[in-house]
Amino acid sequence: VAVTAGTPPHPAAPAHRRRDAQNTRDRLVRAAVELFTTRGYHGTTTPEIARKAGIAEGTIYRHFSSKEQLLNELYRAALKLLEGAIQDAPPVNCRERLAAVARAWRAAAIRDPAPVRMAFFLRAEPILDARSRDAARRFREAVAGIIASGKAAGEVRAGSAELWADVWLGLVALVLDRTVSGDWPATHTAPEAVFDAAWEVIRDTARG
Amino acid sequence: VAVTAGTPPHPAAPAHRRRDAQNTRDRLVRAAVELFTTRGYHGTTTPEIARKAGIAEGTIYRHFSSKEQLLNELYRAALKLLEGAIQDAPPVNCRERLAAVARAWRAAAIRDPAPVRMAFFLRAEPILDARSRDAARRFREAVAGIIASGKAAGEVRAGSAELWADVWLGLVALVLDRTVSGDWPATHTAPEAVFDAAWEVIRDTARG
Amino acid sequence: VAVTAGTPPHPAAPAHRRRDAQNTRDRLVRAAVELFTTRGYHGTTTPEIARKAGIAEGTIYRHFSSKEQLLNELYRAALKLLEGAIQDAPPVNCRERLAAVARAWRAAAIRDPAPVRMAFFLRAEPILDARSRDAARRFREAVAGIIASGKAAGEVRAGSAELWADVWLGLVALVLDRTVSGDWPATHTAPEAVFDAAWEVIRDTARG
Amino acid sequence: VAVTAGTPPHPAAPAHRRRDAQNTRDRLVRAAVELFTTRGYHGTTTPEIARKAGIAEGTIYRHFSSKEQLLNELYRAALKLLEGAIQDAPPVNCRERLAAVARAWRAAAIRDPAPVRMAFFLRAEPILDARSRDAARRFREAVAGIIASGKAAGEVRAGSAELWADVWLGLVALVLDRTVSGDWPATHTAPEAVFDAAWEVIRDTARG
DNA sequence: AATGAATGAGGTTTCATTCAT
DNA sequence: TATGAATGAAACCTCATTCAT
Repeated sequence: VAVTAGTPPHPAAPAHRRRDAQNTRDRLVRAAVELFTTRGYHGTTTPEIARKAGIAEGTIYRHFSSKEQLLNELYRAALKLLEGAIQDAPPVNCRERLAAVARAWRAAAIRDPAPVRMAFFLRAEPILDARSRDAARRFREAVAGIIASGKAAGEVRAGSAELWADVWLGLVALVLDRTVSGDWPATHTAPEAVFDAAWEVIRDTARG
Repeated sequence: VAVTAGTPPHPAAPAHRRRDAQNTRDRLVRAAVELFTTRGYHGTTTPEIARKAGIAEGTIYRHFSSKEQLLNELYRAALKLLEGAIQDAPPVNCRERLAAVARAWRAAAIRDPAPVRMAFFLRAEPILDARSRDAARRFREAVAGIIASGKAAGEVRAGSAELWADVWLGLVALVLDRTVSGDWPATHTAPEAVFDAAWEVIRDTARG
Repeated sequence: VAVTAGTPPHPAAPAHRRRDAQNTRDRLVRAAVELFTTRGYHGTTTPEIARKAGIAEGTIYRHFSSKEQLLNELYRAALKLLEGAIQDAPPVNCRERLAAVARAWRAAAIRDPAPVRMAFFLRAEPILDARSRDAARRFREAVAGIIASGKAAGEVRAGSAELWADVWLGLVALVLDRTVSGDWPATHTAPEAVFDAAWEVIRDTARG
Repeated sequence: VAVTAGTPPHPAAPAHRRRDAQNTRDRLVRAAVELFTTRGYHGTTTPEIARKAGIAEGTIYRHFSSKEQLLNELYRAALKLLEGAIQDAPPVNCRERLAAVARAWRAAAIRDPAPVRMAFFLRAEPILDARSRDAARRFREAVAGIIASGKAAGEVRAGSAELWADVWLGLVALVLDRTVSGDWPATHTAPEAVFDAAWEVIRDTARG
């Protein structure tokens, strides 16, 4: 699934037109994600985005009202995509759910690195708007929620669920970083090792 | 120790002059680190640096030949400072050495967050020059070296020492992030918990 | 013919657009030539050019990639224009050809002083790029070529054709200087006197 | 003779001090002339002058009140030096006097190109102050004076003496240009040929 | 919907000049 | 006398954004 954030400008336009528009927007979005995640927000310029997308500079502003809004839309779309994996995880137990989420994210990173990059590796220069910061908070809460329920079930060690969520996310981010950078292709074994390790850190060792 | 990178422009200047120059340079360096680490390289402007440092904009260029060189000097100075903690760690065993390094870094982060921020939280937009990338590589190798020797001694689990170094660094970075942001003051207990967890992840569980 | 150097940025733009663009570019070019030739390259600033052209400063850089490229384009366009007069001169004999060239240049200087100023009175601070220096060399060679053929025909005195070309050019430049400065309007008689003198200097006195 | 313009700051200083000061000033003056004549006034920067002279930037302002005054002092000193040759020329007849002047200038250009460059090849960006423009006018009048007396004696052709002065100066400048650039060393024969030609142009051909 | 020329604010950097030492 | 750190104005240039087409 691509990170085609927001709504297309004219949903009611005839199909062949919409196709083109969608193309334009798609290329714009892809180019923007690529650049934002590799050079940062301030390191990315609108001329660059337009050139890489093969569109005119002015066209950016037919789809997004500003560079800032462009970034924020992309960011939220990315988070939403990754949150899907959290909701889709089978509600068996904490360990299985986290494992399923981690694997789903890695699979997504292999299919299309863009949203993973947006969600995980956008250095938070203070550009995210209120809605985006909310979305980010909810995202971390979703992970913390899984861990909290694991704690309630005695699976997770003592300590703040938020803390263990960040620990777990930190290690998963490491895997995703190697994945999107191409260092760890689909067949590599290290990801499972690190995912296991991530669980080891936060599980209740006193128990099983 | 402050992050006073590079050599002063005029090492042979009389003492009373050097004092002043050092003052100016110090204020410049402090302001730059603060801004670079909170807003990123491209998000920081030279007028801002000058204003925060209380100096004229042109003065920046008496001390550093460009904004880019300024960043790189600061970055390398920060790495060098943190590498000191690695060399100073008592060579007893892997676990103790890592613990000593982690604690030293956290102590440094409490005393003066600047170099820790530079070394850990500068999202590497492609600005680092060759020397800086070398320095970064050597830094990670120094950590990996400790872990490799631990592996040789049977303390560390199987797998690439570089990988476990990154895992360990990732978790330590999490602690340092909370530390420099002020969330975890000196008396907080979470750091030790996470440091322990970081060791748990990479130690050889089969052993003792 | 105006000194509209280089190619317009978007040759395929619709006519009504090109008209406007050409207008902007023309005003830019005219202002730049005027200033470069009166104050020199370094004595001319981009704000001044923009102000005189009645455009925004940034607009300069939509038409030329740098101030330096602007100067070089103008310089080469000016040379090309003046070279036209050399090619158009009737190939009767050396004397007539030189006279025709000199008169054509003076006529051009009266119609539009800009290119003449660019070609003759741009103090060559080392700004001219390789292409421009090539063009300048070819320009002098074209004049020297006429004189060399005159020498072959026994019309010109002994000595290097390049030398006599420079002598002749020096005297013609003097006329053009007075012409563009307005001292010698179209009806003035001095130019013909100096042109005659210029020929006297280089002709073979032993002969006719 | 060097172009040591103006008066030394402290003429009454003890000899060993004055020697040093003179040295400093000399090096400053030499560096400035070299740079002004090769890169133009605006193309020359005070840091460059200081570096080439091997002195500190601030030192420039102990000897000259501004970059502009520095240029003007050097310019007038150069003119004064060259005017010396005019006064020293033996008052026999126009032809001999001009020849003597031309040869003296060329000799000066070989000994020390600096003042010749200043006087002849400083593109008059509008930097010269009133005194310098006066000096330049007097300089040209001195040459025109020789020619006017030649006209009175029937040696020089009809037409404005000022015009023939400029013509003659133009051709002499050509020789000096080749001389200071090193193309025509002391033994070269072309200078005499061009000097002769310069006289041919302006002499009264009707006579003998 | 898309274009791209035009804009002007603001970016990094250099410069002529001052002044405490 | 000479220094050179410091200055702030201004240089060249880029950018995000607008708008006529």
